[in-house]
Amino acid sequence: MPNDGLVPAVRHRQGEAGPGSRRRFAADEEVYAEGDRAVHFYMVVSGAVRTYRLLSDGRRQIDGFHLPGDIFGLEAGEERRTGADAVTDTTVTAFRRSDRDALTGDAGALAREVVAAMLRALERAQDHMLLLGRKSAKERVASFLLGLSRRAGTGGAIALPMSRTDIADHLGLTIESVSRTLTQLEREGVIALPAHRRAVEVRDGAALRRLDG
Amino acid sequence: MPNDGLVPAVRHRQGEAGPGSRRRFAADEEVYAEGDRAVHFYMVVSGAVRTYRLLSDGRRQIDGFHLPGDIFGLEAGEERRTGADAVTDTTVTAFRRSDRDALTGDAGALAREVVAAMLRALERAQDHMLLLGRKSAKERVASFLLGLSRRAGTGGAIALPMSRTDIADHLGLTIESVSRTLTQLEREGVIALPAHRRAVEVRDGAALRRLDG
DNA sequence: CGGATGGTTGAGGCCGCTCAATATGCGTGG
DNA sequence: CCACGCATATTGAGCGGCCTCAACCATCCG
Repeated sequence: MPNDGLVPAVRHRQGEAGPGSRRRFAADEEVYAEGDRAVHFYMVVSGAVRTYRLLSDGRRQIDGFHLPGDIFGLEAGEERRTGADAVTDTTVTAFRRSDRDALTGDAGALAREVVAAMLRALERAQDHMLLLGRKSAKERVASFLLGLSRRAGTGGAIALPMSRTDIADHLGLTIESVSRTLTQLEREGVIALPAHRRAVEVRDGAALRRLDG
Repeated sequence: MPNDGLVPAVRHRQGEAGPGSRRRFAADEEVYAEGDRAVHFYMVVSGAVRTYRLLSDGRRQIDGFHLPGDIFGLEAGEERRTGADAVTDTTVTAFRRSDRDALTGDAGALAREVVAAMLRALERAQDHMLLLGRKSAKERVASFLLGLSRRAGTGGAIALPMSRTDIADHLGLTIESVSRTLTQLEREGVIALPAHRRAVEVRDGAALRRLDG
């Protein structure tokens, strides 16, 4: 979800004794698990969160990565249908689910933010279904990098807080395919891979966009 | 989206000079196109609607099929990000987008219905991302048939209003793979395929559920 | 009956997966 | 500062599931 100016209102509110409370998570710590009762929903303050679903044999599909400003953890029912972990050390603001329920009826800003967040989550889900259903490995990785660079807004250098395994489980690939695709893009001069492997530098954004379809 | 008792309130309302107006579409007629201005959102009264996105080279990904009771066509922005066509002859109720905007602020039932519809759409999107990212062709077809039978609620015999091409573009497969998988399931005694090919009879629901992961 | 449309079946190829080995980065302790 | 160990990433070889391309079949209509 891009930090596109819709969320700061909420972020601001929570700095002034609003309804949200801060919580902190270490890397790989669980925020909530599939099956938990959904008491809160969250906004990322710093760090990154992954939400995912599992098949009984362990196959994992990461629905999305949530970066600062993003709202996650909204549920239709009482129970968590996804799990959520911190990717790196992460701070979030927790809102009570009942706040949402109470506020959808009033004219408050939070209600509008939440509705907007839902609609944007739906749009991202649609984009991701197109990616998973109809794009090649190279196109998937290119889309992923473009999306990250758009959301991070840090220009050429993109931080990759998540592991190759996380990326693979997001893009519907294996870690080997992710790795191979990245090195291929590097050989083609589209990106550069720093030694520490947890970042990507975009060298040819136009080429990436061309791959995105 | 299952017709799970949340929508009839809206459907009822529109029978009594509510905000909705009826519109009728022939099979394969366009309800709206990608890029259109999003003036309305819709609820299916009868028939079926597909919403989809296209890549520039023509590859299509169908986000979902919308059956009677389902709400579709909600957008975060001004523009349509998906196209929508009638699958068969279809009747819908159209609501003005401004109604939603006006109503999200009041305590009205429509606002709650719309929020509930968004959350359910999000859940279905999550299920579908898991399917597209991590399931085999056989698992995809099994999930699809189970989902349809659950939503149609007609027990053993499931109507398939959509073509093999539509199913393929929904499941991220080709028509050949869909066809082969259906015949394979038939050979295994899990389903039966009537001669007219636009329905499926479930013979072994447990086997289908086992395949669903 | 004949043509059109949609669905099924077959043969072969390719992309991404599996299994396995190697490399690299990083933290820890000598 | 280097040696070592561990976790993570990369690279390679071979395989297989789904795709591609093509022929065949069924159903529906005129």
